Amino acid sequence: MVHVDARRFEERMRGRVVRASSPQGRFDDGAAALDGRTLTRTEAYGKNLFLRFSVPRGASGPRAKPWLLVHLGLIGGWRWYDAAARQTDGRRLRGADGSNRRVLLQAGRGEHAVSVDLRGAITCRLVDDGEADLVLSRLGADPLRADADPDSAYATIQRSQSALGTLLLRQDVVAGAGLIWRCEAPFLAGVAPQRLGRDVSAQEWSALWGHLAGIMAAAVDRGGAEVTTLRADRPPGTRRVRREDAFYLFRRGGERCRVCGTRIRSEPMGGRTVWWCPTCQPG
DNA sequence: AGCTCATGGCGAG
DNA sequence: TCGCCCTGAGCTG
Repeated sequence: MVHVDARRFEERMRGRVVRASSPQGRFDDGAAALDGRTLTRTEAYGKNLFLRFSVPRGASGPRAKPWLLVHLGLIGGWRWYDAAARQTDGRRLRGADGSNRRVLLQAGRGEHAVSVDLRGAITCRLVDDGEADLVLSRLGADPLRADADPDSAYATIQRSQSALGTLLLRQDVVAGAGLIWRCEAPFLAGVAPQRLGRDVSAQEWSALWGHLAGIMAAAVDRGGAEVTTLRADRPPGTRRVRREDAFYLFRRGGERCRVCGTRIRSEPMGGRTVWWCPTCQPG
């Protein structure tokens, strides 16, 4: 969850001088350009993480680029270490030298040290303000951001002949929603994912947006460790739900709907599976 | 040790 | 629409 990562960077590294290295050798130039600069700002937009670093006076080239832009893709992830945990965890690395680390960022020394590895990301690059704006301009409304504009997303949806389930995955419509949310939010709103965008009413969109924002925010509040929509009202810190109990629909094809008992159906939509309950989501 | 799949997205066809 | 990329976990033997 990118917003969880942003929060961690905000808490643990913002305002600190960062040492950057590229153990994997695939981000050598970027790491060299970042090394010694201060993390000044962290922003998450949809699935993109923007980390802003100070720009040294008179810098040019990559050292003049203020943003590190990261997209984790399907399998990428950040791994955090404090001063104590860092050594022990190192043994679990596939390469003894940490060869699967795209970039290693460290701040502080001794007991105040904090480190983080990036692995498997599909995007990890330095960008200037113009490039950052370009990326932002192609993103739709992010339900996790207070400055999001759900009306702009609805304007696109209302004009579209695509299925709602397809539209919800389009990052230029709703930024940050993935396969889980495009199933669970329509279920909670009682709208079938097959409904065409232009047939979704303003009231239905309002409900959908509210559910998206609610279940995604609940997942962030749980630190992303327990992505769940079911029982999203449970206070943080309570016992982790079993994976098979975590969702209303996601990956539960053929099982019974928790609300009405109807068999959950699934089908490919936009190249990926969508699940729905034909009773709770008629049409 | 080897296989498969995973909350994504891209480019080729 | 499909194949492919990135890495790790959870199986299988």
